Amino acid sequence: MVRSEYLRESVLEILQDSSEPMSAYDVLHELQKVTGKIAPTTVYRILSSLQNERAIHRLESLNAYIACTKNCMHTAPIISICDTCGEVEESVSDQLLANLSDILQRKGFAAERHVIEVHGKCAPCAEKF
Amino acid sequence: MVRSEYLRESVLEILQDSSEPMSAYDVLHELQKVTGKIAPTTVYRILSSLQNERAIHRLESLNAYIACTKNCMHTAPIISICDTCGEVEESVSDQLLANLSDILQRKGFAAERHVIEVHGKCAPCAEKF
DNA sequence: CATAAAAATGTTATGTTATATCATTACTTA
DNA sequence: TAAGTAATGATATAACATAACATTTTTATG
Repeated sequence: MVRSEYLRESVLEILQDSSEPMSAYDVLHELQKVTGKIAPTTVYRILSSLQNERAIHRLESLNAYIACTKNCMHTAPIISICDTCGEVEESVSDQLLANLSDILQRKGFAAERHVIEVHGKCAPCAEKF
Repeated sequence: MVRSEYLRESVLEILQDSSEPMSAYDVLHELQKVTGKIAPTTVYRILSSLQNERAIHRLESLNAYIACTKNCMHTAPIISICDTCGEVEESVSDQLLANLSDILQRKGFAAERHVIEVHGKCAPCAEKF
């Protein structure tokens, strides 16, 4: 395997193994444990390419990344973020996405990338607090 | 008027007068033209309090701020962002917001804050490119 | 297999965004 | 007007991200 592939897979695995969203520097530090010195630039490049392939998602409202757990190849995820415990979950609704695109289409806007992140409380935290 | 009010109003006016989203530091530099030296901390505090009151919105996917042009007191805006010319527009759809909350409610997630930002091409740019 | 071209990565530096902490100042109210 | 509360300032630093260009690795080809 060429090095570039190896780095990409390592990054993906690091994110898949994490139970929480990770910042780019979190990923960098994990990656360095495996591969030695790596520059931030390299990690950002890998993250951005994984993101283009929809293998990972960037959480814009957290400056963090998660591995994709749904199949988001041809859709965009709805991300729910529990502000209490930090849990993040993906949901998919092509219906909602279509509605959203429609609303904007009526104004002539052509949607290309949807960012949908909802903060609140996950089920367990909603009960507790 | 007390100084805190004055600063808040100045920040709001700066954002209202801007035709484009502004970064916190853009706002800081504009504010300094009017008021002399101001620390970043102060600007961030003001931005965050204006945001709580829904007088402004933070665009999470741009790290930037806009003045609210709809009345978002009791709703959350759908933000469309033209990646070609940078134009940003707010739309409101309580229907879509309810759908979104519903989808998550079914999983027990209680939505509190919706971030909906759609990147793409505005009408004029869609024609041109 | 050698080598040229292309792609990826490294290096260095720096730019941008954001917050923590604690001292000081301004404001409120009794 | 003094005491208490809230806002702001100052300083430092943390966290996030990219630009520019040199070097290395990979790929394609004669």
